[in-house]
Amino acid sequence: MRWSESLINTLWQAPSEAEISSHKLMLRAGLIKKLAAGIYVFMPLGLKVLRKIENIVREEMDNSGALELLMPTLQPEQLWQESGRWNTIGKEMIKVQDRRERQFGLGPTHEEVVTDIIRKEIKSYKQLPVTLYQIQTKFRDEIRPRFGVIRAREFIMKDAYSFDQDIDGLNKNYKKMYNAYCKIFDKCALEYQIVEAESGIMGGNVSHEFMALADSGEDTIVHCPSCGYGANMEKAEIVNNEQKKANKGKEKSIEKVNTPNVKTIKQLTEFLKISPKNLVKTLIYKTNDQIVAVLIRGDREVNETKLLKLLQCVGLELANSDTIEKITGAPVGFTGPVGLKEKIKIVADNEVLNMKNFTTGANKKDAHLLNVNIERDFKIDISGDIRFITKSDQCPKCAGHIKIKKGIELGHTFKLGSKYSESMGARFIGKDGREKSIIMGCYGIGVSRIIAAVIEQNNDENGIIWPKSIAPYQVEILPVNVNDKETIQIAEKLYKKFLSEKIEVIIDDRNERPGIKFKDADLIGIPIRITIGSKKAKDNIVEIHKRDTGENKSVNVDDLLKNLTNICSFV
RNA sequence: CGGGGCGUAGCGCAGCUUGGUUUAGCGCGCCUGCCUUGGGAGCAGGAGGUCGGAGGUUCGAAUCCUCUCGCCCCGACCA
Repeated sequence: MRWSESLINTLWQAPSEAEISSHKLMLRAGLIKKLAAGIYVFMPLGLKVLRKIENIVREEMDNSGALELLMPTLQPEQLWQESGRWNTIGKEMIKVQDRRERQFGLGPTHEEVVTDIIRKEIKSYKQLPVTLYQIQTKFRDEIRPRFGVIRAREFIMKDAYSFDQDIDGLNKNYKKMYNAYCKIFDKCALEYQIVEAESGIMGGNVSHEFMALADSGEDTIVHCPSCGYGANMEKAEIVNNEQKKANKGKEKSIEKVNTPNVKTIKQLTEFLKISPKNLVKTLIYKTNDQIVAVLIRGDREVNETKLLKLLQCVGLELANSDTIEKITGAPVGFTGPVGLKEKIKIVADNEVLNMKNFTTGANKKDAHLLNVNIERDFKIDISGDIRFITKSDQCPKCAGHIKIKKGIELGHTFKLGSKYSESMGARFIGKDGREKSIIMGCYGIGVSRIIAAVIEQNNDENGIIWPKSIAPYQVEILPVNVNDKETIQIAEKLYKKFLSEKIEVIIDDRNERPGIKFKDADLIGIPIRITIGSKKAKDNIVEIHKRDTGENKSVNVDDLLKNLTNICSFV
């Protein structure tokens, strides 16, 4: 490729909308252009990278025995009614109508379509197992698109679906995919961590997330260096024994104190000069069918995913102030478990069970209660692990010290079981002649997101540093002065040789000053740069520069031509 | 959706508070010519804007008011 014909337009300054380095660099290097919030054009240079990643994904999927197909983006409402997700998936799915006012969704994922295909195609156990995959555009109307292609509303995803006779088969296929995913992310030179995850709206019980480690990541993960345990924040369990020691001592008598205008935990701890650890906060939550009071230690945060699971309900939100006043008889900020005006279920975090003589709201304006105790003063209806893990908690597996890190979710795998096959009637006749539901797994990779994750992990103040495997070009030829005869002769000779050897090469043939060309080369981050300057060109010498290490080496052109495919060995 | 902020040339911004000397500016980029060629040079000339849009106030609106659209940040949400 000749730069002069490439439509690579770099920017000196990143557009102000970009916050994180990958987004800034993708815009500055001209890989993508924004069309609307969360909707991007892949420019030729960006598309080259995207295709490379797609090919890596495709190769590993094919190696694992999965079959590629292509499903439609436009999906009829009826299918989603069958699975029951037309309503539960909510506003995330972009819904459209055709001219006859029939409803369609733009596919955010393809369980429904693929299950429909399978229930029509698979009749017998002899056709199983089978795994299908596609690399395709997905639409999700994200509440808040962010960070360029990391959280986009239209993006490229690889989604795969496995179909088995039984759980054993699923486990085998799941392992295969898991291994393929590791290979894919290894090839992309990503540093990642695999964590246990919640399966959410997808269903099923076992689920793993593949997280690229990055400070700018939106997800938080827990990792134990001593035993290797990993989980995302929603999932990470808490082994609760920290407070047991503090639990000794007598129950003191309950006491009401005036706390005028003291509403927040912070104000309260300052006012009463107590630690938030001696405080129990009471949050009023609304589910689809009930209102509950949730008790948690003052310095902890409620993990709503865990709470949802414990309550076995759908829909969970903090009650508004009107509801709180109605339930507790006091304004927001003075809620407690003792003397609630209306009788509601009281849910407590495990940690609270071990607390004694703690402080709570009094359900009365400007008042709190000291020395509150469970059983004596109020009863708990349900308890469980409902808080977020913190770095001072122990590893749930080995009780070691855990680390908390930020990550970008690259891939997610699920053991779905029969959730979709049952609701949509995907069955097969087994060897025993009996009809059974097919056992499914599903596996997703955010293909376009990988680009951002790679850049996030591989850049410096000058630009992108592509790993060879996904670099848009392997080599950039940089003739310093295109008006110098010897320079351009050598540059063209090398360029043609690279082309004939099928090594991806770009030549910066623009009649620009050297500074501009060097800056642009650093920005777009091609792994190897061959600089041709007029002085050395006279001696038939060029300079090879590695973008990642910054190493330079002068090489004779003839030696280089003889050994092009080993170009890296020169440095 | 709740809270906050921003829309002025391809990108980054000033002007708005206090309406009129601004024919709407500046830096970068873009075009032409000269000059220059190892890290975003210099000189000279030039193109590019319905100041996000629609109403309104006014003799007069980028500037004030109302509505609207778009974008960004924080939060909640999320495979």
